[in-house]
Amino acid sequence: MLDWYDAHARDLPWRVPPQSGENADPYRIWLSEIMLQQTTVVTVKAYFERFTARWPTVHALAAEEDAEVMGEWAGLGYYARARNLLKCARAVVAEHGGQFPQTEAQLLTLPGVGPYTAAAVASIAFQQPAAVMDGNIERVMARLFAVDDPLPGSKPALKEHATRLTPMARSGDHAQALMDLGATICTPKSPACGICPLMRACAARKAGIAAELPRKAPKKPKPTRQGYVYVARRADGAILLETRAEKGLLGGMLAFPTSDWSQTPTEAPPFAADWHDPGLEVRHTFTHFHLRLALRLAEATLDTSPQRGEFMPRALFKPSSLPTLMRKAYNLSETRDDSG
DNA sequence: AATCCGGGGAG
DNA sequence: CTCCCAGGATT
Repeated sequence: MLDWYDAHARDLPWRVPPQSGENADPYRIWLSEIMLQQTTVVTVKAYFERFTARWPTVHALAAEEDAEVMGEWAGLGYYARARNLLKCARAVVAEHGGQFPQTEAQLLTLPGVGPYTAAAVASIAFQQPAAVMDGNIERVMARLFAVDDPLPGSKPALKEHATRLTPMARSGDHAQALMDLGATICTPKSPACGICPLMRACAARKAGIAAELPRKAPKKPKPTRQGYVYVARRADGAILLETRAEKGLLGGMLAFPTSDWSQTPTEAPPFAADWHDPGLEVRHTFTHFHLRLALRLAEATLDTSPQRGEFMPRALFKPSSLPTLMRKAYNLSETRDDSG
């Protein structure tokens, strides 16, 4: 596995080439691993470049305003990660003297750092012999050992296999090799078994069932919720926005006011006005439900005082700092700004 | 153990 | 459109 990695390791912005003699920067490893939770490498790259250009060290990140970090994270999803990212950076500065702790157990105590991230940082940044488990490695183990039981029940067995295979030396490179393998060869669909370095050892390939593994428990259908989203513009171009509550969906993110989201939502405009119905709808799918928000538009005057949110001056408003659902609403409101 | 958290790409 | 992918916190 390590020989294959030395020859085929992907060139990634947070990665130090194998055998280069350089040490990985724990801050960059940690940041990349948080971003890579439930998120693909291709999506993470641009965000990682922007974050590290703007905040090169954990000290710089820890000292930043919440709204700035949340805005930079916008579009990446799972916004609890961004909230915990800041909490973690501040904990590292305040409680660890600005140095990331080096053991799996210590890393596990940090906000937003779970079993995957703790093992990844410990092994990749600190050369500790930790067994990393992510979706890619689960898939590789399921095939290598032909584990036929469905996820998530088979997780403990897969973890045991991965632990046994983890070497004492270069465990970080070993983990990155398995993740690269899962991303490029041992893929979810149509795995390229013919060029796989584990071809001869793979039990699933011998049984001809590689593409069928890992088996998964059936997923439950997503319900549809509905509601209203309110986009208000003032004569001077300012736009009405609010910061959502810390907990819950899109927590801590900039957003347009909305009604509740349910089967039978009730209108809940942020201020009394002649709200116009342009007959447009924002559609978005979250992890566990579909959402349809009917667009409502209004012109505000300079003395309008909304019950929710604040008018943000046009010069300060960046659509890129909105989560995707709200960016869809903004784009929709822009498509018909010519007439009423 | 089950549920809550986005978003993007493939088909 | 409908899948499919991919960790951590909370309860």
